[in-house]
Amino acid sequence: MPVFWKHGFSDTSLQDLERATGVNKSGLYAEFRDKEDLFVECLRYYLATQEKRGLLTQEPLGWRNIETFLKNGPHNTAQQRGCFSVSSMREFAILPDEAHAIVAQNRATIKRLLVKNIQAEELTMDPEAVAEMVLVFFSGLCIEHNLKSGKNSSTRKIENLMKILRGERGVR
Amino acid sequence: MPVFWKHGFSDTSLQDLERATGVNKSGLYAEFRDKEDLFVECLRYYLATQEKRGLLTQEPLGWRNIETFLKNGPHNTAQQRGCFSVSSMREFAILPDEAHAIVAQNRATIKRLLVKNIQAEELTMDPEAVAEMVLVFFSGLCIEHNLKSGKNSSTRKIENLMKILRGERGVR
DNA sequence: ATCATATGGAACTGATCAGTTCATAACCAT
DNA sequence: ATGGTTATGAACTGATCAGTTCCATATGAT
Repeated sequence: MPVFWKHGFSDTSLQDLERATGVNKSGLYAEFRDKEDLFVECLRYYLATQEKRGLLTQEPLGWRNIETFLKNGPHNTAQQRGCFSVSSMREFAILPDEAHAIVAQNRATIKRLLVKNIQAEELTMDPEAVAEMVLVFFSGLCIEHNLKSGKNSSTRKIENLMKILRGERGVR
Repeated sequence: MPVFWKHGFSDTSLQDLERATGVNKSGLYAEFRDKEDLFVECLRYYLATQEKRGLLTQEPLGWRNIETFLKNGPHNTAQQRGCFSVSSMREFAILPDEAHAIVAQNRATIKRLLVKNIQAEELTMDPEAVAEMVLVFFSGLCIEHNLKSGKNSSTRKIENLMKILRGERGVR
């Protein structure tokens, strides 16, 4: 998964995957139909492990969960930057439909969780609308993790967004 | 450029580029050092043409320009989805440093233009902070253009963001 | 200890990759 | 027309690609 994550589908060779897994081609092809299948299963695994982190289900629901989601959702190691799912979106043109379906379904789940957390706060805005915006913001943060802009930059942006969402006007 | 845009660097072959340009390999290599160089020049060309659209320099400066930037910046044809520059960010790990520098510089320019437009409005918030948020939002919109979520979805998100930015509370 | 069954590595397939070479063909000013 | 330049086409590198085959080596049960 980290190899696909960093290099993308096309730039990852079976040789790379052998090295990364320590499993020979024979073993890989015994377990997975082909390279596409292997990628899709990585995507599934990634989303399953992310879901287990439960960033958006901590009680009490509310802004705090959303801030944690934005701050700790995207990864920032040398091998894994941003979100594997968001990165995969850039490759949809060359990925099987299955990948598209998996990502779309996961995004729907996240949006539902976001809505719940927003509803927990008392808000005049439509929770659906806010959830959609937060998700766009999350996608943007993830893809921008590929820049060398440092972590401070990212947290500053998140905190400014949260100030607005929390209704505190006057960011400066 | 459209081929690189849609398929990414690694999944684009010289044969694809011959077909798309109508120029033979000999001609391509006479003009460009290698595939990386060709990609970088595509990126340069893309950003130059985008700059010429002047989405953020129409007078009078203000929210209207920013809304237009968010709505018309990302492309939405079969071959070209989102923004070539944002899509390229996902591939930084396998792209030459030059690509990174070009994108970083262009983003700095856009941020500067965003700040100018925000300053034109009277705002209690820090224009820099708002500009950064708008840019993250733009990146998110671009990468999400790879989803099949339709144009309505995108414009709705933009309009909700603009409502918040314009200070109209109560989106619903 | 023996045999059947998994699991492993290594060699091989044909296709495609980026990049080079070179001979031919088009072109253009004189 | 002619000579010099430039662009083009096609063949050719050596490497790498995804995927397959096959044999040797473990492994496990009896």
